Amino acid sequence: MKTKIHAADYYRRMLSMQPHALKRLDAFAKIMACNRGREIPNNPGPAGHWYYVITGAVRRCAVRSDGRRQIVDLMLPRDFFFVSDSQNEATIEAIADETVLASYPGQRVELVAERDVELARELRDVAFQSLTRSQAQLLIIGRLTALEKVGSFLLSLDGRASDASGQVVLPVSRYDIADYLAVSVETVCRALTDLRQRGVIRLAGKRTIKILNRSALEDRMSESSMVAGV
Amino acid sequence: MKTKIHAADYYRRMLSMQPHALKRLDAFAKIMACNRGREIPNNPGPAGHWYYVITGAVRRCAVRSDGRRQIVDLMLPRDFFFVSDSQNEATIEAIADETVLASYPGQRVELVAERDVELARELRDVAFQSLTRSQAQLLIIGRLTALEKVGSFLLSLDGRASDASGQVVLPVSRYDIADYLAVSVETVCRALTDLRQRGVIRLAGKRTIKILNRSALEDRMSESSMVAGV
DNA sequence: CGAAGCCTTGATTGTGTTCAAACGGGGTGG
DNA sequence: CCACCCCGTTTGAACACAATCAAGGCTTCG
Repeated sequence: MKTKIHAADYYRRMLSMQPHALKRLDAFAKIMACNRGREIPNNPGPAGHWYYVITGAVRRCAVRSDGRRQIVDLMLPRDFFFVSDSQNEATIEAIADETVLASYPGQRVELVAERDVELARELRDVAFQSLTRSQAQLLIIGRLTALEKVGSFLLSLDGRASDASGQVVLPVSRYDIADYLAVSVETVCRALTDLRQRGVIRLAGKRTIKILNRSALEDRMSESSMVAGV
Repeated sequence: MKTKIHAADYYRRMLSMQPHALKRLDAFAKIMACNRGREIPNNPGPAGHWYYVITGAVRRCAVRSDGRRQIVDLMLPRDFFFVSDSQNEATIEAIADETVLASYPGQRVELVAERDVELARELRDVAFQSLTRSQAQLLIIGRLTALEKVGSFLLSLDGRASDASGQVVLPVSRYDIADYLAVSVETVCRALTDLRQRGVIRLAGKRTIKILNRSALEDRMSESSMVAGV
């Protein structure tokens, strides 16, 4: 939290990374810096609210009265998402320190979209891509083994959250991974240990992972079909 | 398949049941009658394709190379859905005989939406409602027990697929229910048997179910908290 | 230094899968 | 007409995977 003004200006420059017509919204973007655990309000008025992730990570979490919970979406840098009060059973929360968002009031977005055909289409595309991702997640959660779930999670982060040296930096805790994949924390740990012992991945610190054998992750992993290197 | 012409005219009249601005699309609706198992093509061109379910049931199914599959969406009468080639790993298929759809080419839908602000907003709403449903399903599949899954499925059908006497008519086979809830067929059967023996539901035929104790379905069902009434 | 989170590993338990078998209805062909 | 088969459904028995319970290590922060 050094200099709030400077930080906002710095991140505002990163808005231009947005695709195509969506950058036309930047004129009225508001920059939000969030600490870990900071909740994003989900009663944003009738027209909802749009967000764009600049750095950090955000989760959308569905919670039941008995405490069981499920992360239904995980937003990383360069992701757009929409919040409306029709999903009021979900909570939205920053889960990494230094999370920075751009925020766009739904009312104004709709106004611009009425005049801008291309923007309207891209907003629709964002919605359908979110839907496609969510449906892919249904297959993962419903039909994969715990080991495969963790494997597919690592693969999905590769490219979305990997550093220059090709290492995946987990933006979230084991607990969040567990809640995202619908398994227990212990199972996530055991899966990572298993993959490490098989030589499929290497752990450089608890949150940094190097994928050594990509095809082993992509194929079905139930078999002991791979040779443990080292 | 009696008189194809008459049937099309009959169903065309049901289009006016659509909500609000969406009915403005009816001018170029094409009526499709599908047998069970009939596949809806999912390579509909760049602008995708919109459908509206008039009668019957349609599933969107994600399949893996090893045969595991997951129904990621279940469309019933009065549901809108959108097909684009970005979801080409999914197959879309009628799963009830006498399934009738209205079909709208995406290209023309977009053209109308460019001029009609209200329609554009409703199309976006359809997308977001689909997303919300899909995310609710993630919680169900990931965190509920088999018994709770079947219970929530029956509740979701109550109102969407119930007849005049308040009985739920299952539009799909046990296999489809299993694929939708990410459990095995046997588990679906056992859950239904369990609910029947507890007096929560009554089966009038294999596909017709009367909910006797609604609150027992809504509450958590792990407990034996209910009295079995005959 | 203690407390609180997060991560890891082991032992035990339990829920749901898998395998197996049998029933019923609807269609087809002998 | 009956035999037959296919499909959907149901139930039982054995097994397996992941959850739960328990405990210990590690880091960070007050």
